[in-house]
Amino acid sequence: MPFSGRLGGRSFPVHGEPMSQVVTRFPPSPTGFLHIGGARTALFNYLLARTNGGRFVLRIEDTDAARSTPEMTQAILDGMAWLGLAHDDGPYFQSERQDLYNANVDALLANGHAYWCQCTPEDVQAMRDKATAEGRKPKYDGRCRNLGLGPGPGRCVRLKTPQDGSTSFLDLVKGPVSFPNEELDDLVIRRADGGATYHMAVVSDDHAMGVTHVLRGDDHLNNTPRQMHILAALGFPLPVYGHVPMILGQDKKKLSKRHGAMSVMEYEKMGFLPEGVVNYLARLGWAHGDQEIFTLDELVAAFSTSNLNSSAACFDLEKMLWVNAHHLRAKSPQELAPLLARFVRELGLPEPDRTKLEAVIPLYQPRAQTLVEMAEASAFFFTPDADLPMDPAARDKFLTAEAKALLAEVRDLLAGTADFSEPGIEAALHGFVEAKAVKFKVIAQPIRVALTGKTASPGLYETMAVLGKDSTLARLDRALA
RNA sequence: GUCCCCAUCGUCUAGCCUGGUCCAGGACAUCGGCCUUUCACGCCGGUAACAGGGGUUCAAAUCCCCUUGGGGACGCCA
Repeated sequence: MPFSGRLGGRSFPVHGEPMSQVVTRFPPSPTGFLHIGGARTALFNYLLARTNGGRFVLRIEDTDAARSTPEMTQAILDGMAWLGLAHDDGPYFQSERQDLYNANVDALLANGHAYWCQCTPEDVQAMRDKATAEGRKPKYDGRCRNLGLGPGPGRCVRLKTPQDGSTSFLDLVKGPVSFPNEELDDLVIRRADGGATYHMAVVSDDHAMGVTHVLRGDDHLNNTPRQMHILAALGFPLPVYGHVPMILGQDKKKLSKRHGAMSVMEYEKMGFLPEGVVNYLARLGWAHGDQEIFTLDELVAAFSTSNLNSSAACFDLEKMLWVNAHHLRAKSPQELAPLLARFVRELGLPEPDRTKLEAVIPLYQPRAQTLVEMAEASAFFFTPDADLPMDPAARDKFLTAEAKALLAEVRDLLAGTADFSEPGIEAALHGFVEAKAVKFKVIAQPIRVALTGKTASPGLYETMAVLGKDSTLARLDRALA
């Protein structure tokens, strides 16, 4: 029973007949970036296909020529690629498939399920306004439904929607859902300009592409009965529907640009790893017991629509940071090096040396949640000795006259240390504090401030070893000057 | 306004279908403590939730109803 849904924890079978192959799709409209919500929908569809050895189709819904742009299409493609959600089929462009949609509209006209309508958008708006004023639901009143009109300038085509009864389906995540048909009006399926509308295009494509599972945002729940009516009028089979709840901002309101409805690529700029974003998104609205950390492969192995949550979730940057930190630690320094290099460069520092990068990274894997943090915290490693910025407060507090006296001795000791490895440095420094009968604490912070310009850094031995003898000495000298 | 969906710690969630093992478990955040050369990591511990009201039942976070609250949809946008 690979497909089941849930309703308040109740599981139920969805569509008895076994599916030969699962086909899912992600159909973004290139009128905006790929944002968090879209990315999660894409991820769930990707997962649903992969988990079942199915096919994942990418379709660009660019039928709104006025608002769609090639730049946005590219941005969406980039976002998908960055997240690692590879599609098996497509991208298809709806703007290139109008013939298919229109053939279906013509079929509907021919079989009596659609009709020509001569009402102008203004007429319809007036009907809606009137209905609203009278406290009724704003709808097109169907006045052209039985006029037997033919094509003509300014005329659109509408679907003859059932006027009574109800339309029900078993939603993968919501369970049984039912709409009274009287709530629906005769929707436009072909605009006056001859172009098919959204519902017509979606339904035509889903059928043509063999889509078996339509997993989409909650906001499409109301669209489902409309699309089912078109499908029924066309005599096409119904896909399985699943509506995942929306992602809300921290304030429980629909995500806006302010709190996260920005492009997923913004998260790349913020130093997130795609693995971190994917992992966090998966856990927003879906759970697998108590497991928090997943790789994409683990998600594919564990994913099931029966674990999808039916209530909306708030986006929480703090938790995403924590998840990202895990993935940052899980990666090898070799993998991270080219990524970190970019952020170091963006700090205005010289091109970092690859070997040094790989030595620095392990020091910061437990200390950073993002690549930006990692770059900023480790910047002193990549800063030329002479340019090292010095925190004045740290200098005043730790580079006191007495500290400098000790520091000068440490400098000479280190200069004479042949083995500049971590253990070598540790041995030298330990010998020093024993001989001077001081606590290591006493020299630690002054050394740290001298080497890093700050009061916080990785361990001193590791820091010195990675910095190298020359830099270590140069920075000590600079602090003593 | 009408219709649809939703409701467990501040947040993400487990548990709900198959009522008792739940005076509700995990995670993020937060607050203590330990570790410690700083900062982190890590470890230990604490605070913190079944929206409210009615039912059903020996027993309800779990089933039913209502209320309240939240979200979504009502385009010749997608």
